Amino acid sequence: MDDSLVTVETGFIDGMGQLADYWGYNKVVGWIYGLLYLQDGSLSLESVAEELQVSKGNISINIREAERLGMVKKVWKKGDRKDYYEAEPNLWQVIRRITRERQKKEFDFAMETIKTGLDGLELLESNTQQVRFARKRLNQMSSFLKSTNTIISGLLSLETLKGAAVQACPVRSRLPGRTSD
Amino acid sequence: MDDSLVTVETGFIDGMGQLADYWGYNKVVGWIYGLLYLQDGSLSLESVAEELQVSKGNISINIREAERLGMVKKVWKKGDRKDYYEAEPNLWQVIRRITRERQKKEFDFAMETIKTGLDGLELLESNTQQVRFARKRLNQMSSFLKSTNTIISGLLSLETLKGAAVQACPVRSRLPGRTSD
DNA sequence: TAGAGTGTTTAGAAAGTACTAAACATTAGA
DNA sequence: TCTAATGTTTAGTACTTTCTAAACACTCTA
Repeated sequence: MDDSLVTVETGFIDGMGQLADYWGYNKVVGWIYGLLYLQDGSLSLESVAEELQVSKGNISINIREAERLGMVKKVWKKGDRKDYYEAEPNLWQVIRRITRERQKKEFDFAMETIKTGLDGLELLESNTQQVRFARKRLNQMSSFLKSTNTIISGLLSLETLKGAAVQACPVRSRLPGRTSD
Repeated sequence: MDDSLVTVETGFIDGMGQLADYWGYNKVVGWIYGLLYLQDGSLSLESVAEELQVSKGNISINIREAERLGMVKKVWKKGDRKDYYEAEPNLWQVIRRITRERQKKEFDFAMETIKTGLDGLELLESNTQQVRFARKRLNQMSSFLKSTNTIISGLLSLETLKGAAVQACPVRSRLPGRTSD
């Protein structure tokens, strides 16, 4: 194996680790993806551990997470008991799945929080300025969340990014007969 | 102060903490925003610390972060030496600023990583299948990042979410004469 | 210029997270 | 059924982050 190629790969793998960390995942998830993304074919769990110089147990846990996130998939070779993994090469699929999961979790959680709050406010016998203000704010947040959720779901429903001319949308919205939400 | 209102507020504040944590920020940043978002007016740093039952030092650090993120702003009262803070009520402004910062950081970093990689590959005298494959993958990721960056920048350039009919875009992309990127 | 009021910084404790080595479980084949 | 190959789980350690209390710095006014 060419030494300089390894240097390049290492830099890239490291970068993927940084991004994973930035998104709140374990850096090893990023390393695994980076390593496999550059691989024309699959690698066994053990090779991944060796290449990344990380314990087998650590890879076992993080490769499962990567699989769960749709970043890698398991493949088998006939007559070989090892598990092999390869990267999902379609980056839009990867981002889409991760973002979808996050979006759903966060949106549902936030809406639940707001609903609980509004219900609590309804039950109060007092109707002070304070209470009315809180109600107003919760309603504002609720409708904001609904709008963003619609937009993000729309984006995430695209099969590919081709033609997703989001930049054009604001223009479209200013056309006669289509001016507001 | 109504006890039940406090209960409702506490639930909401807690929820904001969870969301902040989920986005990779300190939960106290979320608490501060939640508290101020429900406040019709401003609160001093010290009141914030008391309400949230968190040390003054902790609030000092996290309220500065919230300010940096555009979630709260400092206001002053004549003849009062305290700093007062109020929440930015426009949620789109908040999200936009936070997302913009993250997007820029991540995009620049990823592009830099890829560029370094491609430059490194250029310098190799060998031109094996491995090297060609790595080059191909780095180029794929590069163009993917450019596309997403365009889309996200487009979204973030909107002053308001009104009319951002992103859901309509895929339809638009299937119109005759506008079928591919 | 002493003292009170206010926000910031810091040292160290506490809490939380991630990692490894080793034990464990499962399967396949001898 | 024994052994080797493989992946998973776990106990304990190391590392990282977060938090508080206290020291500090600044500013205003008496």
